[in-house]
Amino acid sequence: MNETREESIMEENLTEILKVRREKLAKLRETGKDPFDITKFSPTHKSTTILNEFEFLEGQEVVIAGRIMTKRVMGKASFAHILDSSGQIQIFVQVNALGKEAYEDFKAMDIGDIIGVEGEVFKTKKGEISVKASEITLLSKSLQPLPEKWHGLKDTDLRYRQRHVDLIVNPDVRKTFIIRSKVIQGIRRYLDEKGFLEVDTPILHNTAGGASARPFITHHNTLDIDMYLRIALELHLKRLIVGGFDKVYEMGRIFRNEGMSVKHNPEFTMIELYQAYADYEDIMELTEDMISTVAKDVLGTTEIEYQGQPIDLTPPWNRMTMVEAVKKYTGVDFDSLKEEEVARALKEIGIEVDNPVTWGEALNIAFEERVEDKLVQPTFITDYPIEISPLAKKIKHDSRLTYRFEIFITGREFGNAYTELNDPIDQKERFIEQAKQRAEGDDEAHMMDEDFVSALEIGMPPTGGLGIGVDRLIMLLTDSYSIRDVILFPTMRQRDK
RNA sequence: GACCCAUUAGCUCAGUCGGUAGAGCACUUGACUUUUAAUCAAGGAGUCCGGCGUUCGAGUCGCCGAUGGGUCACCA
Repeated sequence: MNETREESIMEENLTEILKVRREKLAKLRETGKDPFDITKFSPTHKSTTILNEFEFLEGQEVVIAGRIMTKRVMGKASFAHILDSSGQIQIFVQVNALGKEAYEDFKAMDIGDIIGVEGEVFKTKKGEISVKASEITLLSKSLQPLPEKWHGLKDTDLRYRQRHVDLIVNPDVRKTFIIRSKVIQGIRRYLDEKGFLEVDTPILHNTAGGASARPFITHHNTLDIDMYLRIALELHLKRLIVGGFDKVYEMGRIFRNEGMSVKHNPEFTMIELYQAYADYEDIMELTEDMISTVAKDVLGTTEIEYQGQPIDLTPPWNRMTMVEAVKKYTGVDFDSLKEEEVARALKEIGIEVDNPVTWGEALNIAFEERVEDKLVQPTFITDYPIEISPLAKKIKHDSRLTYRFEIFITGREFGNAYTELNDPIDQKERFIEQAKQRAEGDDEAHMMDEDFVSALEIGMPPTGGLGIGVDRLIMLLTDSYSIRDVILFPTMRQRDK
C-alpha cells in the first residue's frame, strides 16, 4: 500500500467522489458564488403544473426550483431533469442563451444539486415539454452522490434509515406517503363533519391502560416518578365523555413495547373515537361508512387490491359473532359447550393448550388459530368473551360475552370496538380480576386505574367506542406489504454498536 | 426470543474449484448545440460488514459477533 495515499484518506476520511464535490463547493465559495449564502428563491410554477397546462403556458416565462436528477451534456447544449415536490420536468440549457460563464457553472453542477431555473416553456423536437433556461441559480450544493437513477435505492436498511434519499429516488415511496396524508385528512374530515370534537390527551401516563400490552417506561426527573408512554387513547377519551363531550376522537401515536414484524412497529398511529348514547351496532355502521368514504375520497373507489387479493370495502360488511365464526370454520359449537369440555374441543381441532383455559379463552384461541386469517373481505366479528374484554359491557342475556367487535380485512385485525362498560362497580371488579392475572405474571393484563373508575362513578352515558390502527389501514389502501413502508422513519436499531 | 437468508466501489449487482477484485450507473478529463438509461474515448475509485480460526494462500471454508430482511413465537 502506498503510504502517502493511505494517510490522505485517513486524514480526510472521504472517498474521491466526496472530495470532488467538496472541492467544487470550495471553488464556488472562492469565486463569491457560495450557494449557501442564498436565503430565498421564488418559483412561479410546479413542474406538473407546466406539464398539465402546457397549452396555456407554451412560450411563457416560468421560474421553477428543484433537484437535478439527470444531466446530459452535449457540448454547447445540455438537458437535465429537475425534481420538485410535484414531479419532474426537463430543462434545456444552451450556452447561447445562458452565456459562457453561466454555462460552465452549469456543467460543473452535480446530480443532486438544487437549482432554480428561469426560462421559457416549450416542447423539444422529440416532443417533451421542457423549460429553456435563460438563468440558472445554484441554490444548494449536494455533497453526497445520489443512488443510481435506474435501479434506485433498494437496500431496505438504507431506505428506512435514509428515508430522505428513498423519497428522492423512489417515486412510489413519495406516493405512498402522500396517500397516507390524505387518508389521515380524510378521517379527520369525515369525523369533523359528523360533529366529533378532536382532542389531545396525555402521552405520558401514570398507569398504562386501555389495552393489553407491555408499555415503555420513562422517568420524570422533577416529580421523580416513572411514567408510561400510552398504549391506548381509551381511558382519557371516555373521561371526556363523562365530562360532557358527546362525540370525541383523537388520532395519535401510541407505544407498545412488543415484538416487531411486518404488521407491528413499536410506535404507531391509532384513531379512537367515542360517541355517547350509541352502541356497538351504531359504531359498526360508522366504521364501514368511514372507511369506505375515505377510500373513495382518496382512491376514488371502494374496490381495491391488496397484495394481489381483491378487497371490496363497499358497505355493508359481513357480520358474524365469534361463536358463529368458530362454528363455521371448525364445526365446533362453543355455545353448547361447558367449561370443562372446551380443552377437549380444542384438541379435536388440533390445538394443544398447556394451561387450563376458561370457556372464553378457549373460544378466542379457536378463533385466532382457525378463523382469523380466513377473514379476507371486511368482516365484523362480534361478541367477544368477557375475560379478554375488560372494558366492554357484558351482554345482557349471556354474561360470558361482551358487546365488542373487531374488524378483520385481509386476515388481519384493523380495529376494535365496544359498547363501553359504564358500570363503575363492574369495571372495578374487572380491573381487580386483571390485577390478579398481573400478579400471577401476566404483564400484559390491564392495570387498575382508580382515576378511571372514579370517573365512571360520576356517571358516563351509554357509549360506543372504536379504535383503528391507522398504519394498517394505510397499508391496505397503499397496497404496502410492510408497516415500515407506511411509517416515514420506522424504529431501527442504532447502527454504531 | 428461535430458525433461515443477505451484507463486495457512492448505488444496483457479478465473482467458477480456495490462487492477489469485476460490470453498469455515478465520478474525473476530452469530443459533441434537441438529448432522454444520450453517445464516443481515456482515467480514478474497495475496511469484500467486523473479529478469530483452518490453510502455503480466504471475498469464497469454519466459529463468534454486528446490522438488515423473511418465517415463526409474542402481540388491542
